[in-house]
Amino acid sequence: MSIAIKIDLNDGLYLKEPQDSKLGRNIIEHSIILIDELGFEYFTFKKLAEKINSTEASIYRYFENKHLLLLYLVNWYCEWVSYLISVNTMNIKNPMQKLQIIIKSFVSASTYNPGVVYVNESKLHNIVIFEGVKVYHTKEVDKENSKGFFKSYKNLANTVSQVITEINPGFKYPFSLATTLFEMSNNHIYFAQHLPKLTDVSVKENNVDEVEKMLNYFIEKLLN
Amino acid sequence: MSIAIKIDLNDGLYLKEPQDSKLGRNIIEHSIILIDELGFEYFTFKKLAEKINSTEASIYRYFENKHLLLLYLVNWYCEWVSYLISVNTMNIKNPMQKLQIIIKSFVSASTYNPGVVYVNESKLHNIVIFEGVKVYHTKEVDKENSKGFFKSYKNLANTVSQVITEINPGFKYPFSLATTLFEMSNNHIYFAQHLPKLTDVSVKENNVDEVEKMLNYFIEKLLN
DNA sequence: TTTAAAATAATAGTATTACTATCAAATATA
DNA sequence: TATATTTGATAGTAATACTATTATTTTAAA
Repeated sequence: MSIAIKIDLNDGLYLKEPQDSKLGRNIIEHSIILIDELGFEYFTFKKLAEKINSTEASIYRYFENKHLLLLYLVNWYCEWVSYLISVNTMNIKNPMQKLQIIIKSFVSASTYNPGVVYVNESKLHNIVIFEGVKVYHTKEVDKENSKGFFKSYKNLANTVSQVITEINPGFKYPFSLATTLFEMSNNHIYFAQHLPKLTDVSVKENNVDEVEKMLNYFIEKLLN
Repeated sequence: MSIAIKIDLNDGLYLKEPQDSKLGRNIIEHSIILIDELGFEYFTFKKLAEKINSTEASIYRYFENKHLLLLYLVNWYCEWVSYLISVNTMNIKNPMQKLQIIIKSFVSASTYNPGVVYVNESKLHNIVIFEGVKVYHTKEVDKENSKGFFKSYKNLANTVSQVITEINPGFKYPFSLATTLFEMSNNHIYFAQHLPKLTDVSVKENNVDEVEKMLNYFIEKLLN
């Protein structure tokens, strides 16, 4: 017996469901590897096609363009983090403890046990850290938002905001804090690695403990 | 008598000082207008050249590429905000009050009196909100950082961190909080306008009071 | 097992982008 | 006025971001 996890994503993000075919899964698998390696700007469908011994035209049958592929991957990441949070907070009563687990998931979801065989979650997290903000900083944001292309991030923010409200029902900015925690996680991991003067934490050999500690300190102060 | 303000920026950002010639100032002025209008992805030197009745080749004599032009503009913005902060906090003793002025500068530097005639600071702030994060999320970040291309942002962060430490010498994350305040300002203005489910504040007709209030609430909780 | 349908590969082609190079004309400076 | 510098005009190139067509292979249905 085998269990195949399928991630449910807005079907406007792709032209043809990539999880359902070998080529589609290849696109997901190797786009993650290649975007991580080259950076999004230097990543092209042509290079990806060469890597997986396919053609540009074939990849275009799955994704309209590389921007939507990146958006697909970011949504995938959010869904996966949401899933991990729901599993890991399942039997936890204390909401502050729940939020601490959420923070752990934000900074190091990648070190949990992997979900889908052809997805390298650690590289996927790197992509989100490196390129994530680019998906919603475009002129198409409103059109894409109206099609539900940011649904996974919004759901995640909503989940986290509920925990925040559980901790402190009087706290006025649960959604803002939820997204701030997510963005701060990624941002400060990035700063620590590339612009250390912009943060107080350091990340050595992918050890993100200091980032986690900082975020816990912040929520402690803000919510108590 | 006339006073011409000149903004001091790292000279590696450009090939030829744009503030010193009519064409250079035209490039600055209209690149701000055009990036704001088209978005950075759709902005090209060719379109800019047409707009100012010049040529692509001439623009390339000032900036190596559009990425470095954007970086130049973001640095400009940081320098300008730093200048405003120093002017507006000059005679203020109370550090908490200083930080509140800093927050006001972050959310609405554009509504202060303008600095340079050919720069529309309001549009420049829009560009920073919309495109700012893209300048340091690239594969070249380390190389560019070593050349000092992020100096203006670091200086700003440093200034703010000192005020934070003045308020609460025991606070462990003054740099992180400084950058978080800057990023949150821009982020939540953006969210309010484009992805309202990701924040609790709203921005109507460029009124950013709610964002300012939220940030003040955060620092109050974090630093007292 | 055959047959039809669907998916993929191979190839070609286009408009645009992101540049670089050359030379002539205009402008500033000495 | 002579000279250096800047700008404009024009051309050209490699790469990107696609689209289109047809051939081949794979898969699914009859």
